[in-house]
Amino acid sequence: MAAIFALCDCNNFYVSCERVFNARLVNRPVVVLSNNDGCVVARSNEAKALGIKMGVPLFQAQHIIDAHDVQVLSSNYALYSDMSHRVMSVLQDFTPEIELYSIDEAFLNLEHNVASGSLSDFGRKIRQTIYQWTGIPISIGMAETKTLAKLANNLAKKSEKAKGVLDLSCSPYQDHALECTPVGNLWGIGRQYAKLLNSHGITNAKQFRDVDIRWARKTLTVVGARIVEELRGNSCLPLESFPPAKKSLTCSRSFGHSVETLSDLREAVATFTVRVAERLRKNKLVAGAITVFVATNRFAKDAPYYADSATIEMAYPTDTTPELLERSMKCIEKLYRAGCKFKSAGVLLNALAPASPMTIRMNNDKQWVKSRSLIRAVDRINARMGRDTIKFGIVGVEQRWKTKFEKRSARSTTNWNEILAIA
DNA sequence: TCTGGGGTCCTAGGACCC
DNA sequence: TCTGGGGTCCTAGGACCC
Repeated sequence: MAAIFALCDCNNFYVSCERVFNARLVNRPVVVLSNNDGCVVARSNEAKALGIKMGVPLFQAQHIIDAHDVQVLSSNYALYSDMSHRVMSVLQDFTPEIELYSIDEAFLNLEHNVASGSLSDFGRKIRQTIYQWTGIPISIGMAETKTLAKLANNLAKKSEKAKGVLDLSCSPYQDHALECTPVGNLWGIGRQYAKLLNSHGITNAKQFRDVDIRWARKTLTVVGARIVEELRGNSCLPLESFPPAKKSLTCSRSFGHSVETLSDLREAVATFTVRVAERLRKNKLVAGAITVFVATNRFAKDAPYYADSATIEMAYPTDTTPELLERSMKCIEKLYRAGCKFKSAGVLLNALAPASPMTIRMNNDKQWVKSRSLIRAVDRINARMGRDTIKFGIVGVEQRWKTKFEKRSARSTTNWNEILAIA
């Protein structure tokens, strides 16, 4: 028997997380903003119904928000990632054959769990359990391939009848489901591909499924050909239970205010370097190259757009913050331009490798051994006493560049001082 | 005034080698 | 007149995802 994929997707995830801890948000239009309170990245169904589009800049949606008293929140990633862990761990109780695909989605293989025919019932049980144990509503789509499961999930969300669970495997309704799905809604078909397909008269998923596979390959590369195969029920994308090794790590931010001095820019880039280095060590990796990038506001009309990057390859891969800081500070000296109003910057680590003894330099390098054990001690203290209990002077105190989060809710599940209190 | 962040994969084309 | 050819590696750019 072949795999049966189930895609479990949390509904309006960030909004749903906020609602668990704030009943006033229930049954009202709610949006959650991106970093820097820039764009709308999550919407409740009520907000969607008002016509607020995904990814729209806040100021462009402001008139709708004012007119309908839409509740607006900054992102609270500490809360969302903790709620994500809770949802995923409940899912893992149902089957070990699970791929954690994103913060709010997981693929399951139910081939060994259920006799087909009772798949929907099993799905409902999962859905009900998740809701009861975490407060998060989810939708589940099932089918023979990941692409079809995604499609089923979309329909499960929209259909009144499905009540959040739709099994399209061996279903006589598959043709109809594909016909109802605009080709641009398919997993892997974005704006450009949709435009291209539309220009060839292909507007729905069924038409795309039935194209000549060689044409798909030629026009949309192997990516397109794979989607066609998946729509035909031939699985090309296996369940990935073990996350593949990371190839790069980035920490970047846009600034709350534009930055014009080298010293402010250095503080920002130093901060990003410290953060990304922490994640590097957490992943037990070392980096062989570091890239720093900066940019001015690309929307500004009164000043030219400037964006550039600088890379340093290291003779010895490293995971210690001081060594990475030394390089990123060199890069930023090169990139800085007086008179530019910088709006964003970032640090990217590349050429990652496992931090095994073989790759971490000779153990007889005394200086290296010492600095590694020092930074590990710092990590342990910060893990126990709170982030930045010990920090590097170079990151500064004022941090005038700081990203905005003006409407952030409490970190109700990860910080004792912000735990929900019932008055 | 105000426009996110963190990733991956694929291909074309140039450099280089024999 | 006729100006090799095939392989590999690297990178930039473009597409996609959530």
